[in-house]
Amino acid sequence: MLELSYIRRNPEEVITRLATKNFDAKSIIDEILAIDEKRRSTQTTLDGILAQLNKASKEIGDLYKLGKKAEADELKATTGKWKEDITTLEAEAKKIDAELQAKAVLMPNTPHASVPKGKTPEDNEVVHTEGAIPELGEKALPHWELTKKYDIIDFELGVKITGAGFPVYKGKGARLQRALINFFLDKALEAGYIEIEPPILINEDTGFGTGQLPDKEGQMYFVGEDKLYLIPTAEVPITNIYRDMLLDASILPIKNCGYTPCFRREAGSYGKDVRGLNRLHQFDKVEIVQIRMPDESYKALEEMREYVGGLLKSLNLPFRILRLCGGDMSFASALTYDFEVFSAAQKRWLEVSSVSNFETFQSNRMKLRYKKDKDKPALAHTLNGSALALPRIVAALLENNQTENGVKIPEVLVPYTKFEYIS
RNA sequence: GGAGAGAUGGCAGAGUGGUCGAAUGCGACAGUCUCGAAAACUGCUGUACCUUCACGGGUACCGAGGGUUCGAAUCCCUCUCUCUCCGCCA
Repeated sequence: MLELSYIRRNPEEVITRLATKNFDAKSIIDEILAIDEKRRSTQTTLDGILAQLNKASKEIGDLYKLGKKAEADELKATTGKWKEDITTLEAEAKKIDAELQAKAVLMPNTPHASVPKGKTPEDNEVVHTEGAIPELGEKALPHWELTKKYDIIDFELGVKITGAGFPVYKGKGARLQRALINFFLDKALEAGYIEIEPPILINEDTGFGTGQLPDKEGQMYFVGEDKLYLIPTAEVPITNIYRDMLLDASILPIKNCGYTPCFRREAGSYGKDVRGLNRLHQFDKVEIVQIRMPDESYKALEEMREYVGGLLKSLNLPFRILRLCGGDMSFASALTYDFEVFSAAQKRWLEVSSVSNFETFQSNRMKLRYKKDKDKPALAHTLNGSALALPRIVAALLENNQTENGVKIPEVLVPYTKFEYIS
């Protein structure tokens, strides 16, 4: 949620910047400013009447104490009309606040100046490419064939147990999952992230804090009986740890990492995109989250970008980094880098990480603030990134490293898998 | 699932319907003392919104939402959450 004070001071700037996200903000800003005007005048009037009432109440108390009952009763009789006004004005103020909130929540975050204009993924800007694309022979298999050949991931069995998009990992497949999770967590620890194991079910307030609710409700699994949602990413519970907090600046930056399963309904996405590991309803991911002072959040974003790139390099996967265009960015993000690895048998780029700076968009919803010395409390900046999401990494590892002797495990992972080949 | 207790400022913990934004202690901050520190002493110490060029002034907030009252942390109702005991259980 954008800060109202920012919209009020720079309406033109907000309109210009949101145009990059193909969002026409003109009319909604006019509405917001008009409601805000009304809100302030209502409150000024209301506060004035309340002040009068408070003053009279105090006098009545004093008069009773002095035994001047008649005078007190007389004064008491005059308060009736104020109370009526108070009731109406309070109801009005409440309605106005709700209207304002309802409008404010509809506005996406303003993109950073470096975000390219554009509507579709084709308009994303490739900012970095690294690693050689392997030459596979004629007989190269896509990962869904390899998983079957070596019996390491069973998609049909998942259908039996749960449904499509919930694979069962078996034997070396399961061990590879565990190895990757541990490898990613160890790397994050080395980079100074504190590990968190959060709940994977969240309540409504938490979903609102990071921006999943109310508009992306349909993307999350919902446990109706307890009104809880399954997390789509660890970002949600980890960032919300700091909801409604006033942090002392001395404890910033906060750097957290965490492994969780992630659950996504992926309503409405069918077709060849969903083959094999490309798109699942449940998958494993290690996430990194940072809480930063505003003046260093972009430095932190670059640091996270470096970090994620380093992970992919160590796994020897060819990858590219995209700066997402306005049209492809998420609602809440100000700047997002996507990481894509090349999956050599499918001959496709697969998104394995998304690293974003949300500036104050999430912290404003969450009331996540910091206080530096004697300064007034201010909203902190939140950032997060996948480091990394497993399934597509596994897809690329299987396809790119397939040999006649089986799939070769990257060197850095062998201490974790304790085997060198899947065969 | 059953029974009971509770929710107050950064933390701990008082609070009679009016002088309670709230005692007291701890912590934090500033000062005195000291070469410096500790101790001691003194002072100060919430957030949000409105208003003012500013100094300042006003309003709200004692889990949340309603109600009674001229006036509610205090009385009434509803809800949420936490804790303890019992049952069940990885």
